[in-house]
Amino acid sequence: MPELPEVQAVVNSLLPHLPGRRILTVIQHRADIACLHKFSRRSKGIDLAELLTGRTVRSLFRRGKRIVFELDDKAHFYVHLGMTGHLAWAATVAKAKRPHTHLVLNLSGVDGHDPGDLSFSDPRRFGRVVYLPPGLPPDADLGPEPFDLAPEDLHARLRRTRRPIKAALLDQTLLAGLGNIYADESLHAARIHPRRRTHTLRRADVENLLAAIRRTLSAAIAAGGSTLRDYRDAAGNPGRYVEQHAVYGRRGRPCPTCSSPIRTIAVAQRSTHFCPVCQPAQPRRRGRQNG
DNA sequence: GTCCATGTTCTTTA
DNA sequence: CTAAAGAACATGGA
Repeated sequence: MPELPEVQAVVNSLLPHLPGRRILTVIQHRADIACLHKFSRRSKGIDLAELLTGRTVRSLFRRGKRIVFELDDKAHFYVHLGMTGHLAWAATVAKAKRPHTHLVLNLSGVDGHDPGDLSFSDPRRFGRVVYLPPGLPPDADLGPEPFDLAPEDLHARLRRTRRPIKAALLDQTLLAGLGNIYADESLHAARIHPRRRTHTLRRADVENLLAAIRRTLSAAIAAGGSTLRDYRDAAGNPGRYVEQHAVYGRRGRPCPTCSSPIRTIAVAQRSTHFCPVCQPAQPRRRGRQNG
């Protein structure tokens, strides 16, 4: 479900409800969906109830693909949705329980008014809730936000490696927020072949790429993200950005720019969609070409 | 039964 | 040593 635009949509749909509310009860159905300090799959898990009960949610924001909650004791916790995670906000009256619900926080307003449930469900269980004690930042291991960094910074980061650009864009320590959909869409918008080696990108290429990433993400955020199958925001609304996909999920269909059939290849063990005409493997350059 | 999936960490290889 | 490639995780749908 979740890349930067979808996570932003979830945050946006929660913002009217959560800040200022107090966590009254915590129901955690399995320990191993939560962990301490860092995202881990082999951790035995932790009990969130003792850490969260009685706390007030100060603020809520997105960082990379993380949904970060700031608490009144200066601790944080974040939800990472993994592949199939889902956060739902519901007034306590109607509880339509999804299967695979692992955590339910009951929250109410300052005077006990306006109660509601925030529930986390995740069939595949790749998602996690990560708790950070006061003083520890929730994003120490993340690269910069695409909208925050300067092109020169991205260029410097890309020059440190020789990976295919697609692999680099998926690396959350290099740049936070892109996943398989928006990496492919951004590379198409920038007319860069996904197997292009990062260290061969020149300054103008990187400026072009960063601009393409920002355009792509902005448009996706405006559309509420991409719903391929299951994704919904916390109010249950799907995203509408798939209609605007140029390459992702469009193998064999015409490129919106040049009408050539979209192809898929494997890069960094992920299915990778691109237009062989708009994104040539050897871009024609002045002077000699490299291979 | 097979293959594939919006993600990340851990392990192995080069 | 470091960087890159591969395996593993868990569930469901085509």
